[in-house]
This record gives sequence, C-alpha cells and structure tokens, in this order.
Amino acid sequence: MLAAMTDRDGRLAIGELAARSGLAPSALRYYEEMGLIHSERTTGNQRRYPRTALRRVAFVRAAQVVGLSLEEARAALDRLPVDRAPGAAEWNAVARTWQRRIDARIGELERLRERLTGCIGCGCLSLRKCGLYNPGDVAGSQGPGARYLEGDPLPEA
Amino acid sequence: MLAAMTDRDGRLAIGELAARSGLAPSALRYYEEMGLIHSERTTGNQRRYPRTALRRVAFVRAAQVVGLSLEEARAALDRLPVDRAPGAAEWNAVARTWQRRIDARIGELERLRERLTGCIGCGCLSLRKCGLYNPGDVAGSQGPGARYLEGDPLPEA
DNA sequence: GCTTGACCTCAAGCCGACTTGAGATTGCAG
DNA sequence: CTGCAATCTCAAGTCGGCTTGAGGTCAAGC
Repeated sequence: MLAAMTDRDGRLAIGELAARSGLAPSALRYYEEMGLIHSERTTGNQRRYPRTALRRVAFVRAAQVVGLSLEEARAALDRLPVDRAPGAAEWNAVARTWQRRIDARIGELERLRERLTGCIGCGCLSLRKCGLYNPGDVAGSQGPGARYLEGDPLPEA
Repeated sequence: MLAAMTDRDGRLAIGELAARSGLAPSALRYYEEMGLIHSERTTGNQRRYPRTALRRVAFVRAAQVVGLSLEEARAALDRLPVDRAPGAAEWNAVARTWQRRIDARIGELERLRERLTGCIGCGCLSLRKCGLYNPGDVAGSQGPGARYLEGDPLPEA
C-alpha cells in the first residue's frame, strides 16, 4: 500500500477518511445517511469520498463543539458550496451565527459562575438568598442536559 | 385547597413539588429512583417530600447547567447533608469543582471563538491554514454532543 | 488464483434523561 | 358519601448520535 486507500483521483475510501478525520467508519456512514457528506461508488459498490468530505467532516465536528445538532450542521453545510472552499461572504454568515451562540453560552456560564461565587462562603443554599435557587433564572430551565448552545429560544422573560 | 398539596408538616405531594420546581412529576419520580431525592409515603402509598427536596432538586438543575450528569449530581449531593442546609465548607468544595468546570468550558468556547474570528474574512476553510480544522485541537474531539462540561479527562497532550 | 482484510447492508442495541400509557388506587371538596 | 383529580406502578417509547453484529462481497498483494 502506497498512498493508503486513496485512489489516483484523490478520492478516499471510508477507512482512509475515518483515519484522517478520527471518526469511525460507522459514524461516517451515518453522516452520509444524514446528508452531511456525499460519496460516489466504485463498480463494486464501495464508497469513495471526494477530498471535500474531509472539510465537511471537520466542519461538522466544529459545529458540534458549538452545540449544533447534526441536523443544524446539515442546514449550515447546505448553505456552503459542496465541492469547493466557501467564499468569505458564505463563511462569514455561518461564522457569525456560531459566534452568537458561543457568546450566548459563555454569558450563561459566566452568570452561573458569578452566582456560584456569591454562594461560596455564604454557606447558604437557603432558597431565598441564594441566586442559584432563583428559578427561571437558572439557564436552561426549559430542559437540561445537552441543550447548552442549542439555540433554543432564549427565554423572553 | 388552601396551601395546595402541602400538609401541615410542610411535606410536599409530588404535584406540589413539581409545580414549585418546574419539573414534571415523572421527572421527580425518576430523580427519586436515581437517589437524588427521597420521600416518605402516606398510608395510601403516596409520596410526601420533605422541604429539603426542593433544595435538592434545585441543586440538581444547577448541576445539569454546569454539565454534570445525574449520576455526578448524585455523587455531589451525597457529600452534602440530606436534611439541612450545607455548611460553608461543604458547599465550597462543591462550588469550586463547578467553577473549575465552568472555567474550563468557557476557555474552550473562547478558544473556538477566537479561531472562528481568525477565520472570518479569510475565506479559508482550507485544511492547512484554518485553525478550525486543526484536528486534535478542536475541543471535544474525543466525542461530540452532550459532553461539553462533563469533565472527561481533558486531553493531556 | 487465493487469501485476507476492508468494505457492504440492514437491523438492532446503547446511553441518558425522561415521557407516555394503561390500569388501579387514594384522598380531599362538596 | 361520592366523585374526580391526583397519585400509584410498571413497561415501553422517544431522541440523538452513534456502535455492534450477522451475513455477504470486493480488491489488492503474493
């Protein structure tokens, strides 16, 4: 094996894309099923990914860090060119959306930390004094867990 | 109904606790099953929660915002007194752990935002230039999704 | 040409944090 | 005392993001 599983057109077999992206082949098949990446097939029905798939996968991972679901990542990807690097304008639109999410989440965390700091030493955890127990103020009161940056409509109130 | 479903000892029926905590009764039963809160039973087998349950539930919600799983929240709760407000020392230990997590996550997000800012206008998304595509640098490369603050061992490297 | 590892499809399983539904019981207001 | 909302238990379902397994095919190095 010379250039691993990369053919002369530079197209990647799934194992190669897996190795380069750090994802399992099963995950890549899943991403493809979700429409995040696309492949052509060999005569023998094996996937061959264009090199842009590498970029798209990286994009998806970054999106996940920002807190996007795969569905949201797909929506964002759909607005970027499939087979070439995005232009500045295209990229800016996406990047700005991400920045807003990041900023929002950072702000949320900072407020929580502040409340926490106020608590340290107060020995409180009494329902009336402690900001932590101020319901409706606790970010994400709509539902817990994985919804950190998911851009659920920030509570109007 | 005067004081809703709160009996004279101040103990709360599940519906009352649900209303006051903002959680569904099913969630509270689940929390109880997980050992996060505890109840006594009436002769008719209905749950009656001590008022401290309110505090414990609030604690759990806050923990979730910080990114803890219910299991981790339980571990933290187990180190706090079950039936009285925690003392300053007890609380400090927990709060400091949380703050570390929050700081770590904020740092992560800030680094991501910085990379993103560097990208805006560069129109890159080329694999070599763009920091976003620097694999192993993208926080959470170990696995995506809901693992934001989960305190998975931050990559040593 | 053969062997072996990479690949294929499809269905099912897993995790966390709950929700939903069925069917039975309880408990408070009138 | 009655009626009806609230509660009970237990099993199963949901969602996102994958992984695992079974059973079968493909392709490359010797």
